[in-house]
Amino acid sequence: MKTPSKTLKVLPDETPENSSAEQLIDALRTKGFRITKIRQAMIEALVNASQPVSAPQLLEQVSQKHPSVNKTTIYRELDFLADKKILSEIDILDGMKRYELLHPDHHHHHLVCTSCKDIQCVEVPHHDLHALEGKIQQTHNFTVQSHVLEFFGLCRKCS
Amino acid sequence: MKTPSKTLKVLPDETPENSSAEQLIDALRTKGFRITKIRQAMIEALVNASQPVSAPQLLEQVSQKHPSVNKTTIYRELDFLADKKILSEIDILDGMKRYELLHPDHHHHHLVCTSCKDIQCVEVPHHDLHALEGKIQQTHNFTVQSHVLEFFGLCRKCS
DNA sequence: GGGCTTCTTGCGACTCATTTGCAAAAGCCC
DNA sequence: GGGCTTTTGCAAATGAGTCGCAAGAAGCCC
Repeated sequence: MKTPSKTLKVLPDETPENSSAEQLIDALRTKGFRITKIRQAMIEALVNASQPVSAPQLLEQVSQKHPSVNKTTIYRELDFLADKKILSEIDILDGMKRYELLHPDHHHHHLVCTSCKDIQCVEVPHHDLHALEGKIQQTHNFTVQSHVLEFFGLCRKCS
Repeated sequence: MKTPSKTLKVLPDETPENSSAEQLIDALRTKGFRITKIRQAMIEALVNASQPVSAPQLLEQVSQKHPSVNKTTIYRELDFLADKKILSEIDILDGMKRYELLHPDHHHHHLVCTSCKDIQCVEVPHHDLHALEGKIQQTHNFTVQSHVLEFFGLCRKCS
């Protein structure tokens, strides 16, 4: 059941996660994309994920509510969501891509524990990298479009 | 041409590549590892490579001299050489690892052309990253052991 | 509610990098 | 040359990611 959006809103407290999933879903709906059960479940799973997730992980998670989901669907949906700038891909060098929600105003990097595979986020002062990219552009005649910067090491528990 | 380092050296001119391969091979032999034809061919191929190479590429190249090499051997040898710190792995996000000689005193990064897949090397001022790693160490309780920093974009020809 | 159009999904088969177990072959040392 | 150990080839398996196609659902109009 949904309350009208503009007029008074008497909803009980929502977790930030749920509202975020709903916001994303509404935005997609507004743009004319269909909201299917799988799409919804995937967005929720991604919103609730505490770490970047891989396609196989997502498949397993979505399978719990929708036992017949196919991995092809998961991959296609991940592509779709990445294309719509809802997800970003990250690579922790273990042979498969992972995905996390993309926060448009906040580009960050990761600390990957080589022992327990835990992934934390780090903010890296952006102007540093920007300056570097500018220099590269000039000295190497190379138009930088994006970069990958990840740190590997031991987290608190494993060190 | 190289001047004799200590005692007189009457070898004919060598390409830097060959001497580098020989040095690596000698070092391995000294440490007690066997020098097989495949190992030798792989080291030579890697020394002569102008860009980081993938296992399939290496397989093809080594196959020219040793038609019966098996891909398993290539993978095992790459692991061996990486373990011995002769090679470093790099990942340009195209689904397979690539390898290049590791120069112990010179850590560099790459400019990967997303159009033609050409890979250039860039030196990134090391103190910048070092300072950053130190900060991360403190603020995140994370022991940084290594990092990956690669730039993606368009090379001169493709831009 | 029904029907229509188009977007999504499931299925099955496939590609391709990488891995594994095992037995045969090749290095190296004496 | 003999023997011990490391490497290698082979064959089969694993696992992520992809493709084509036909069936199934969303959204929409009536």
